Amino acid sequence: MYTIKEVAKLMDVSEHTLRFWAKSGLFPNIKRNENNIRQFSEHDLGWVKIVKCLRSVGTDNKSIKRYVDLCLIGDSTIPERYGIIKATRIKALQQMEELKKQLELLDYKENYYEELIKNNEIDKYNPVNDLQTSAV
Amino acid sequence: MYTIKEVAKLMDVSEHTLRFWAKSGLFPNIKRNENNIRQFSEHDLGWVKIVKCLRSVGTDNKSIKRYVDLCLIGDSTIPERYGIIKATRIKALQQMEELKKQLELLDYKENYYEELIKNNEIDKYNPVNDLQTSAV
DNA sequence: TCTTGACTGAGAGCAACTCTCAAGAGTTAA
DNA sequence: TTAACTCTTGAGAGTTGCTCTCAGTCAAGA
Repeated sequence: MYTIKEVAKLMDVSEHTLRFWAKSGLFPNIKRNENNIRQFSEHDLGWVKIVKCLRSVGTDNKSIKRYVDLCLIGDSTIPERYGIIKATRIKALQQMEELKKQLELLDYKENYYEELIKNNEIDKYNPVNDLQTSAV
Repeated sequence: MYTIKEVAKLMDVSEHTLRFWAKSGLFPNIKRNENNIRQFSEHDLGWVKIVKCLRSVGTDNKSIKRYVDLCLIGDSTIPERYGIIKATRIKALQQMEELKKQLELLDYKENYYEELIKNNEIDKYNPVNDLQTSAV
């Protein structure tokens, strides 16, 4: 059993966010102890994991709630759940492509600045510069 | 020269968002025609591209504004700009790793549901089921 | 006993959109 | 030439998903 603080640390999600998710019904039936303190089980960590996964791909909380509710209904909802996961996976792949593209731009910019800085350093310390020529 | 609508289409960013970014000072000096209509140049598209890039990696608008302002100041800010881009690239690489991890979970779930559905289909159409045995 | 350190829910605050709307200008159709 | 239609504009309201603050409860330790 884990407290909300431990779960926050383990799953790298803030306590605030966990409470917000809990309040939004994204974790079904988290147990409380006699002092009303949430006690996350290993099984509950699985819920945190899937919610975090769906969120990180941009699924909105309402859709996550829908998925969770489907899970609770039972086997009859397997086809719909399968569809959700499949669509989410495709979305994740698209995000991967997009991220690759953005990384290319960042690589380009980084190289560009490196060149600028390198040339500037050469200018600074090269005595040729003292001659004030316009040579390249 | 492009209208905001054309830029929205070209860069896959909503007109609303482009106006919001413009109002936030994320594009320097967009020209207007005699009717006060924004006219994005090819050069302006470059700004849209880098702003979109930084946003997509989760940079907040204030930091993007800072980067843009540094660019406008001139060469003296190259080291700081270089640092920003380098840090952003590292952040993007981390996001890539995170996304890969989440994709693994989605792959696992998708396979899991596929198995469930396949078995269910077999159950449905396999006459053995008519015997109502408890055999695996 | 007093303090320290969780944990709680309620609710305010915030970032970044997202949407609605009225106003104004150009374009086309009757 | 007047009406209808389209596009753009800024202002501002609304939404989502946190994020933070705060007052209150409880248990354990000095």
